Amino acid sequence: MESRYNPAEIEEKWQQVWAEQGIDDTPEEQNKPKFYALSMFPYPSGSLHMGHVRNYTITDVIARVRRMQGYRVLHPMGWDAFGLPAENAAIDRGVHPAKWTYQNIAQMRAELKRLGLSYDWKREVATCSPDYYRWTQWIFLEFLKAGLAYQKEAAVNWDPVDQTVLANEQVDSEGRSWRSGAKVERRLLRQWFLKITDYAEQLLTDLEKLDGWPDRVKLMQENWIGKSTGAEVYFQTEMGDALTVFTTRPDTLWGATFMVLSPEHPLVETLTTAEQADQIKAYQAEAADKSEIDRTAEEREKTGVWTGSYAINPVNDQKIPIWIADYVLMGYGTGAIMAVPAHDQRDFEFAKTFNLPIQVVVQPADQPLDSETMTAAYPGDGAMVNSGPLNGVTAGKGANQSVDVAINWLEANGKGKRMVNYRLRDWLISRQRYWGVPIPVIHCPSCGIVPVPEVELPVRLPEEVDLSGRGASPLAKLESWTNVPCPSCGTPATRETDTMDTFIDSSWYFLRFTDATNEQQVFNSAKANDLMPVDQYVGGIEHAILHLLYSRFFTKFLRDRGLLSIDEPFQRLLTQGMVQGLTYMNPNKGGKDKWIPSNLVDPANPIDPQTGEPLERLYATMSKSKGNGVAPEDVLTKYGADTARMFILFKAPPEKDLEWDDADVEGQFRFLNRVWRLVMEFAERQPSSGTAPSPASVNNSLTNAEKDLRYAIHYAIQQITEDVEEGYQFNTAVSELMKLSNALTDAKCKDSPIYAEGIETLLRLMAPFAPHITEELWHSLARPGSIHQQAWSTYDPAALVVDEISLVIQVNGKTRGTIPVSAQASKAELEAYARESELAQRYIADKAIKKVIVVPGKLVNFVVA
RNA sequence: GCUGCUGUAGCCCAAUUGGAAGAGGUGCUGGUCUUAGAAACCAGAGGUUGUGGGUUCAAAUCCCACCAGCAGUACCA
Repeated sequence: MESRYNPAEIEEKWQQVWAEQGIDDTPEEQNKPKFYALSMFPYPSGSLHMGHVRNYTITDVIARVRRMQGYRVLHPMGWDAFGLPAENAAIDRGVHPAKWTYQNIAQMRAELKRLGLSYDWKREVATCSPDYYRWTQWIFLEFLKAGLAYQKEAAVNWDPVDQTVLANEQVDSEGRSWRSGAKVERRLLRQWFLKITDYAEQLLTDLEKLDGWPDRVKLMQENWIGKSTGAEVYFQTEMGDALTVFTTRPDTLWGATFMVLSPEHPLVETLTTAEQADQIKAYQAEAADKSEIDRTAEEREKTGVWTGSYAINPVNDQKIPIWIADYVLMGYGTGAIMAVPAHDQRDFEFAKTFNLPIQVVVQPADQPLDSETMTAAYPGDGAMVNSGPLNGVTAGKGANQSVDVAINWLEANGKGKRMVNYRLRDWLISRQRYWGVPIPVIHCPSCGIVPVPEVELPVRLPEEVDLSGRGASPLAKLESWTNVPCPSCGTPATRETDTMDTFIDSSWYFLRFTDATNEQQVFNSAKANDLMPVDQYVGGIEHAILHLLYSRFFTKFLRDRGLLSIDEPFQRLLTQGMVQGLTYMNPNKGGKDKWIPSNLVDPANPIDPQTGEPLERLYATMSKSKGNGVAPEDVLTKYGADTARMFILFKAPPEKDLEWDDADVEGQFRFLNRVWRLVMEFAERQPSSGTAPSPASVNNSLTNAEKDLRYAIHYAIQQITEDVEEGYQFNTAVSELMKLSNALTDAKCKDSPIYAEGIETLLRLMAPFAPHITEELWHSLARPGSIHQQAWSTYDPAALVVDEISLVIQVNGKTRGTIPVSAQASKAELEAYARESELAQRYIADKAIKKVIVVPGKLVNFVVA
């Protein structure tokens, strides 16, 4: 045998052949069932990292299996190509964002191709391309038409040094800008929003339809949407101003002894009396200055200031003081609460701190509460007391219980009404940045906001732009671009200079893939309805809320605009775990210095190169700052794509974190070498046409060695098919491939047609995992066509029937040994064999048998005194 | 603090869902081969299934409590 396994040679060869033959293009045959496999598309940051490799390999295996199973598979790839890093590269290095981005795309595309990922490259999209963002703008105009895109004043994160708005995730935990390091200010600015709150209820209830999603992702979305049911209640201030609160416990209204407003509440100024003004102002300033972290710090003492004013409790006309406190958030409910210290822990703490009255209105059955002596709020069940019309009603949220009765009473008396409140806020999509989709509207002094006419789309980003990084939005400074006539009346007007949040771009890309080159429409509805929903979506857990929620929102919106007939975009979701690298830490150092890059450390003697101190070894998510990354390039060069793919699939179940281990990578390379030798040896010996026998012609005529091998083959088919279809247990699937390979190596019947069947089956089952080596070996067997166009193997149940099993003999649950019995033996026969067995006799002797448990195919257990 | 996930051989991980604790890999030890090593092949050792209790004929698996690690979330009225 001459040829050695040389991945570098065969991988490039087959990648070219496949591309020329277009075998990964999405088939058109409508008689085949469709399957849409999708990985979350990457931001083109420069080069692939291992997290990408893992993500795309998982999806690729799924896509390849489905192809072999006869589906017409859509498996596309694209680029989430707008965003800040490109703009920062321009600021720091003077490269135009477009140039930087397209260079990165070219490099990463090449890397993806080296991995042998079976993409339909004809559908590639980049969100920064005018062909794509033209339709992003078109969708925005649909939102505008539907009244779901609007402008309003909002408090945003403002960086006073860089003179720009920052997203929440660009502000660190100390409230500083990630770029300038300046303390971020809250500033009121006029911004664009999408009315996602209109879809809050659907986004919540439709989670039930997503049984292919991990529970924890659904739970996170549920918490994010944050539905609570209750009532709004109309209070009035002593001076007659309306003051509405939201509460989930309107039944405890009679126990409200004060009110609390958020420091930012618009009524605070009106309510503040002259004597309290200084204190209130000081408190407001303090609250404004505090970062979110400070305000929500653990175990914080309650703080607040009395406004000097009172409100009237609408249910009993009691005069109650109005305070402000930062534990009431302007962003939730109405920014004002009624405080019921007896039955709400926060209100209780506040009342205790400021010596405010406590009124019990729910009495538990066993231990009556005393407002004087209670040490914590009582949120539990009981009977209503001191509550006028509610007295005696059972406290609770059920029908005819206190909450329900209270709401009916409020509605009947015009003092409130039933209300559902959501934590979910409308989506702020404005960004004062250059490298994003221009919002396609024009501000006209006489017509107001005028959408750019559809025929004029896309509103292109100007190429000549000053990206020095300081001052206002780069687009706002570009007068030649902003000054345009109003499309409606022709008077001089200005373009909107905000660009869109890049999450908009990724909220519909999966739809564009179904019709990626359409120049007339955002996508053809028939095509989208045919290929959608995505049958399997694979990506990181970090998108559990934002991207997935936004995409669900877009899908529902486009459905309501008549463009789609589906409710949910992603049928099944797999969130893959992180890739962790071997990491060295100096426990004596703090901050970022404690991470010692692995290229500076001798693995045999891990010490700090600067101080000589011993280092701790651990596994942590690969990152630049820890210096623990492994570059996919290096692995591909050393071992090839097939080894990298096999290792990643084998090392851990897909949803769990994966520890990168060079020794295990070697192990996979060894396995591929073993398969290579196994098949090449066979290829040299095989008869000119080594076709496998048909199942009908086998079984009875087989030798024991052949029967055993055939069992191993069909067991592998059964197990691997199960692993790749159901739980995506690729780690165990690979282990089954190894077992089959071992069985073939050990087989005593290498000239039998069963052996040929085994070799072919191994290659077919392994093809989705290691596409290059299996293709090469397939051709070395002189088999026709590409292995990737072969049908997925199906198992013959007859091959899995065994004649004899080992029956476990237990006495009092303890295993005492096994006896061989016929696999077909009945329950009674099994018991009889077991009783007669020497094993049982030895352990039971003359003891009385109290009970016998017989589990067919498994064991017999004697319970003795 | 709350919620969720995880804990099995030195390490990564399996275990037909309650039925003999072990599939696969890695590492380790020994052997074959070799002048020697590497590679390859063969063989072997390695366990209180995080801890304690409970249910059961039988528990890694189900229930309760606790411990450890990871993740999410945090005054949401």
